[in-house]
Parts: sequence; C-alpha cells; structure tokens
Amino acid sequence: MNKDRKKHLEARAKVLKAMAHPSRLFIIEELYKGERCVCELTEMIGADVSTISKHLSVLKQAGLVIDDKRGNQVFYQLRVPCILNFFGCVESVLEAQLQDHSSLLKIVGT
Amino acid sequence: MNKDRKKHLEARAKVLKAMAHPSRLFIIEELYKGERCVCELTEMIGADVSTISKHLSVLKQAGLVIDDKRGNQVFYQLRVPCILNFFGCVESVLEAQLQDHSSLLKIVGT
DNA sequence: CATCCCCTTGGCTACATTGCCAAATAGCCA
DNA sequence: TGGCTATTTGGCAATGTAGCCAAGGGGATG
Repeated sequence: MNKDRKKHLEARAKVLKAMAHPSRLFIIEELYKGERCVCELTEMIGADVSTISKHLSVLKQAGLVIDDKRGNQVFYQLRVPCILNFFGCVESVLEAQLQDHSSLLKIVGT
Repeated sequence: MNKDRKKHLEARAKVLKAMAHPSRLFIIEELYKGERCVCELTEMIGADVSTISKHLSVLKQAGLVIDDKRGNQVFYQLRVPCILNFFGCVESVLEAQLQDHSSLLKIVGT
C-alpha cells in the first residue's frame, strides 16, 4: 500500500469516525433540518453541555459542520448537503442484518 | 429523544464505527473489486494476520461482509453493494476541507 | 462595573480499541 | 498419523474516547 493511498484512507476514516457516535448522528440529522444552537441540541440530547460541546468540536474538526457565533449563542449548521443520502446505504446494511436474523430464526424454527 | 430513535442511532453508529479505520476502509475497497482471502489482504496491508482477522471480524459483525470458507482458506466479500457511492460524500467533505485550507492561505497571503 | 448566560476547555476516571505475540483450531497432503 | 498452511482466539500493553464536574472566557444586560 503506497503512502498517498494510506493518507487518503486515514483522512476518510477520520470523517467516518467523527460520524460514528449516536449523539453525533443525532446532531447531524437535526442540523439537516436547519441550524441549531448548542443549548437546543443539549436540551434534545439530554447530556451535559460540555459533552455536547465536545461532540460539536469533533464534527467541526472533521469538516462536517460550521459554527456561527451570534450574540452569546453559537449556531451550528451542516456543511455538507449529501450526508443524508449517505445514510441510505447504512440503512441497507441494517436491513440486511435483519434479513439474516429472520432467516436464522427460520432455521432455528421459531 | 425517544427509545426507538436512540436504538436506531446506535445501530447506525455501529456500522459507521466498523468502517472508520484505514485498514478496514482498504479492505472494503478491495472487496468491492472482488472477493479476497485473508492471506491476500494481509499481504496487501502488511500487518499481522491476527490483526487483519480481527478487522474482518469487526466488518462481519457489522454486517458489511460475509465469509466463505473453501479448503483451508477463508474468502471474504462485500455484502452491501452501495458502500462505494457512500464514499462520494466523504470525498466531498474532504474537498471542502481543502477549500477552507486554500482560502486560509489566501488570507494569510502565501 | 457586577452579574448572568452561553459556551468551551482542562482534568479526571472509566472504558474501548488497536496491534502484536503466542496458542488453539481446522483443513489439506504425504 | 504427522506435519504443513490458513485462520481465529486469548491475552497483554499502549493508546484513544466518552462523559462528568469545575473552572475560564466573552458577550449581554442591569
């Protein structure tokens, strides 16, 4: 494996890693609907503000969101419009898992 | 956030997490071209066989690949055809990052 | 200026992940 | 059967991540 390919793989892995957390996925979905301030997201998720803030910083560092300070609030928005199609594929993985599960159940006989 | 949505987010995060590693991304790309046995992937990546085997087991558990034992070799293949489009979006995130970087350079003046 | 509010950062603990080596398993072939 | 190859599993050390509390910074408002 050459050096460039390795770097490229690492860059992509970093983006995926940033998305690979329930709260961060929630944030992405929520921001797809429109911009939200930290306090709104905190309210919806129900964790400590500092926790949410750190999640947002992960998303920002990965280039998935941008922030906009207005007054003493900070509003975040999705920077990449395609993220949601993106999930279509993840869904199909989940559906495939379900199919396997049901065929397993058939074999088992329940 | 209700219970069902939470479960759903966790399930998706799990799939993304499984993909979020350079070697595992490499494997996914390679399997997109066709099935490969563990020894081939090991050779290409250049890590210990046991490490590759564990990566494959992560991908399998996430429902991304299936394995097929033939003789004393185990061949893996991608189970979900859409994975590669999936990357189109990740690419656009990376490109957006580059743009920011170059506009930053403009401001700095180099 | 003092105070409140929103948000971020530092620090800590608990827990998860990675990658290697060594050992176990399973199929082939002589 | 015994040895050989391909793969998986257990175990360990190093490193990374998540979430909370406490403290800090910066803007608004009285």
